[in-house]
Amino acid sequence: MAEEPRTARKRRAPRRAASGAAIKASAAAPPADRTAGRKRAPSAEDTALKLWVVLARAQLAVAYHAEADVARHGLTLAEFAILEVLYHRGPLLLGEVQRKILVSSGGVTYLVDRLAAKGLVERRECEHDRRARYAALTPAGEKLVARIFPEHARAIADAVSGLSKSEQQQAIALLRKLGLAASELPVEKGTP
Amino acid sequence: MAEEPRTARKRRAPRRAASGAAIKASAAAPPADRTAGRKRAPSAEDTALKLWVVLARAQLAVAYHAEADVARHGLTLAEFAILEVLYHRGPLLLGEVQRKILVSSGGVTYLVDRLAAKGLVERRECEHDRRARYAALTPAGEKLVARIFPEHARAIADAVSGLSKSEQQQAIALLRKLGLAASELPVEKGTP
DNA sequence: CTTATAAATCTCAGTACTGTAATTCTCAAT
DNA sequence: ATTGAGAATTACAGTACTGAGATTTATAAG
Repeated sequence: MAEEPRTARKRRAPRRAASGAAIKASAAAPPADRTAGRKRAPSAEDTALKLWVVLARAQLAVAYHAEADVARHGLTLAEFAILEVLYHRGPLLLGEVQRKILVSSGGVTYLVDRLAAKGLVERRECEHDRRARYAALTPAGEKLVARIFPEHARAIADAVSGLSKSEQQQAIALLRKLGLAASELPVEKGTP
Repeated sequence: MAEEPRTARKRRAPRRAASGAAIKASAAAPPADRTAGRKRAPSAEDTALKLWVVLARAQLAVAYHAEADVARHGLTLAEFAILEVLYHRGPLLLGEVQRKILVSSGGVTYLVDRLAAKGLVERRECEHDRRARYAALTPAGEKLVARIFPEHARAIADAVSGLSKSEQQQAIALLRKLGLAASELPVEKGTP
């Protein structure tokens, strides 16, 4: 996954380290406070930036473990996400898959192509709408997910075990609220 | 950024929608509970998976706004992160930049090359170690960051405004703890 | 000095996607 | 029937990186 010798079997996850997927969060240290000696209350922007940074870093750190787990079976997280959603919900239209796992339209095509090449997923036609196609697990795909999903769940549980169960529940509530609000928000575009 | 008509000036951020960067989090619905009628307490794995999903989605939703903001100036988040860290900390060795923004070694080279081509950053040699090089902002780079950083901070503050300030502080504490613990954790490798 | 090991950066082929445009089909309204 | 808007998928070129290895220089040990 990232510049690690292949011989290593256990290694620390990168902290602020050299490997792992790219983070795109700044290490935003708000500019040093010139009113030396006295502590100022953090501004709304300071708090928000801090939140953004720790959010990105936490996601990255957990993603690193999740990726490492699915990589053991030659899968990317996006591929695994497709397998898993088909496993838990049954056959879905490609568009539905796209919305569930949040990739681009081209992305689903590409991913389903690759999973089909591996024999894990197949396309089926939709009777009522000939534009649309279903993605469905093959027996081999079903068998694979049944085998690796529990391991994966354990890997994730491990990755987030720095938080107690009740802390995890608090975090879930906060992050759900945050994510929903941010998704609802209009995006500013334009090139000033 | 994602399958949106370029004419749109304001649009909702994708919720579980068609666009946005890829999420690699499953939409993990834990398998339906067969012990119908009675609610079972969620297992540790259920809670952990839920946390992972909302974490990934929240990060994605906020990243979407952050990306849209820096894209207005023709920058990626990784490029902006470099500009910003150099702005707030002064010239840094490439390796230091790499560790701060968490990209691969090839990534820093690539990113600094591009920022140099845009005239925003320059390489300087290191006197004590001739293997190493500094990255430093040019006057143009400095000027750019000074101008766009406050806007960016406001964009982020907006993106996370679904949470009150005290909720943001709670989230920061939880996410910091989560991120640090996950980074500390050894990564399981091997192909079973 | 010499050799070895390791650090810092760069090179470059490869990858996992994104985003635009094209294709095929549906549905509603003429 | 025809037309036209729009939905679902696919094609494909482009992008922003990653990761393994090469190169150059430093540091330590003999």
